[in-house]
Amino acid sequence: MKLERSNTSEAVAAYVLRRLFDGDLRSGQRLDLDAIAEELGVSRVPVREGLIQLERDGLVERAHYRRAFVAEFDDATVREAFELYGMLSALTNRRVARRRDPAVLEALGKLDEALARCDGPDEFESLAREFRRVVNVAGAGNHLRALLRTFSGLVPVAARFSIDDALADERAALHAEYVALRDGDPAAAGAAALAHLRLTADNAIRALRRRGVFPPGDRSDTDDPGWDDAARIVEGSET
Amino acid sequence: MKLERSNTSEAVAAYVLRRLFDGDLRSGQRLDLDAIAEELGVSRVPVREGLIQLERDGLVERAHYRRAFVAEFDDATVREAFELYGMLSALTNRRVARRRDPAVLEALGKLDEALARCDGPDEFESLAREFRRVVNVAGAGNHLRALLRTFSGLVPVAARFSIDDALADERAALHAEYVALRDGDPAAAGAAALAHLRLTADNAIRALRRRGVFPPGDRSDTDDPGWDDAARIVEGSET
DNA sequence: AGATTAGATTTTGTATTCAATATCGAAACC
DNA sequence: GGTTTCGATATTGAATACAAAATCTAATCT
Repeated sequence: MKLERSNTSEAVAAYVLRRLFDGDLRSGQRLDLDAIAEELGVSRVPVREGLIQLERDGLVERAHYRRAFVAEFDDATVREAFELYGMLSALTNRRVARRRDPAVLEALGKLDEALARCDGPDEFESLAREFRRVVNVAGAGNHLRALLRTFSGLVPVAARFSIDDALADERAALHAEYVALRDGDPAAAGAAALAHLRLTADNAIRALRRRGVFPPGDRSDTDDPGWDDAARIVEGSET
Repeated sequence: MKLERSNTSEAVAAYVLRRLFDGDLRSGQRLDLDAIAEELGVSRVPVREGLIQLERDGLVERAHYRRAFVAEFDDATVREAFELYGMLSALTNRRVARRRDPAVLEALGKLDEALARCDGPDEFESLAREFRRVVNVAGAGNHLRALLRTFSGLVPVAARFSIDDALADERAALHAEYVALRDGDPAAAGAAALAHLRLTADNAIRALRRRGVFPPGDRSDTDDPGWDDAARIVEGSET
């Protein structure tokens, strides 16, 4: 197994995550430290640290001197992740829209333009991530950034499925976010983030079902009350 | 230095956090791995892993092959942490209130009773943490629990200051949460969580200022728009 | 004098080794 | 026959040792 040789522990986390999305690893399955270490040709220390990261991301269960297991990973779990990520993104969007920082808006404008022109999922994904990064740096403090980082493994990987399946919808949703931010409308910017992530979640979960990643009996509906809770962020009048 | 000998890395994280709240460590200050390791009489591996955890919590800045530093830590940062924690707690409260699980409500009822009777900050703190734990287990999925865990270091330590300073207010705020949960009123339960954490944040920040933990010029006001953003979760009609 | 770069030093990351704990299986007991 | 306890095995956690990278210092050049 070839391996990115900087930040081994993150590479390990990415590797395990990929196998999760490939359907190789199922909920409750045990994670053999030594096996992973050997598969990747690294020591056990970075493997452990990678699993610690995944534990913090809610994807792995660990206990002192006990084996590590894959945490619950079904469509409801993925949906919850996107609900939370959408809620937090709505927060950052609100702040950025309220601040109206010209430098930030100009940077976002350039990205929006590039996103409109760009072709191909690779380029789109790269630009979209940069867009979100700029917004987060501008609108999130240390702790909010830390929370968002919790999803830095899962969300991009899942979002890629949505990009591959529905590039046009993704483009429109992201553009809507930009417009709201440019107009300095916090409520609209928050709502746009939530709508975008909800779209992404639906597409991603559909794709993952097709791939057989989720256990068969799993079929939680697309309109669970979690989204309504999250929507409270963007409802109500201006602050 | 004496040290709890299970989960060394967590003990390290707790130790660094304590020194942060004691004012020994300031923003931007470098964290010497070897020094900490020697102070605690442990190796460098668990120290590094402890700092990795604090990095994930937004309290430490780290980069590949670069020294570790204390992240920004001022009253605005602490307030943001409580805003986010309050928002997430509001989410769990909403869910628990909607579910109306009799077993959960009974457990919470017992805790509420004990909280009404109990005397002394130690006992109150213990019961209050248990109360929150029960709610989180009942109302949060893997990812929401992971996000809440992000604050498992900072929030309890800071909250303790509020308990010491204003036990009566804390008791009232927590009881209000219980009442809303028992009545199955999601909106009220969410609002109560937010109000509670806002109270806690104000008290804690006041105490930390007294202790001289924050840099001197630091004086962000108590009514920043972040709370309003968070409040959007709990406003609006029932789902 | 100030900037630049090459070497020495420090510091971090990873591998290896050793210790601590849990898991698994078989024998003993009820 | 089923359950419990004790020992062997497996597996994780931490300490030590080694390698890789950055920082610091000082000498060199402009």
